[in-house]
Amino acid sequence: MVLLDVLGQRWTLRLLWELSHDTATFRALRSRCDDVSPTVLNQRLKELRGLGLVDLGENGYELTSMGMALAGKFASLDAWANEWAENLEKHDISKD
Amino acid sequence: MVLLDVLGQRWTLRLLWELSHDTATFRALRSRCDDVSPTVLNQRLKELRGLGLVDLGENGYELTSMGMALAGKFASLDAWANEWAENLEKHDISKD
DNA sequence: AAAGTATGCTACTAAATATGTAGCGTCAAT
DNA sequence: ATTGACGCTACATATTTAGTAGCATACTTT
Repeated sequence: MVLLDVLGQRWTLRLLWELSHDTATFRALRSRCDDVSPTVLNQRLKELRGLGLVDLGENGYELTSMGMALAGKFASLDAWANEWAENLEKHDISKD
Repeated sequence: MVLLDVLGQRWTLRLLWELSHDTATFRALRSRCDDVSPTVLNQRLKELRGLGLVDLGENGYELTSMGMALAGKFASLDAWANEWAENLEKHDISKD
């Protein structure tokens, strides 16, 4: 599945996540993402633009309609993740 | 969002994807994932087990109920991804 | 009992990728 | 003309992954 390979890269998922909340300039996006290095940020943005998921508009980077559709899929994931996180704490996982 | 950081690592998403289709032994899982190096495979499996998403049972590695719930979220993503992929071809993206 | 086979997994080096910092070229406002 | 913000590149360093070999355990076959 192609999409998984694309999303399964550092920052890609996070970028979509951030952009789904609000458009942002290159620099703003950086600081929102723990000051990810501009090298990688630009790499990912290129890919995402190439895939028609992200676009660079007047107000900075933004999701395309397709990008929004995809990000929407993760919105439901958000709710689920919160419950999941709670369960994790309760069961007190000791890992690694 | 914690989950995104976990999933946004190489192979993690792919592993969940593969395991959602069928349980697999360590070695089988490797060959299903383009012969990912055992080093990383084990790393990811440790994490996923620590997070209560994956478990090592009699028949090899398998998703827990929570893991399945999560993977289910991506099932709908699959259908979406296929349409998306078609659109990509139609619009003939030239990227990078 | 010995030998074969499959399991999960570790060790170790080379290659790929990300980080971190500096700064360029462009534009708009002061 | 200087200042500030923009998108983005360069490049050395650090981190992560790939790739291969092999160990320890178990179970089967001979």
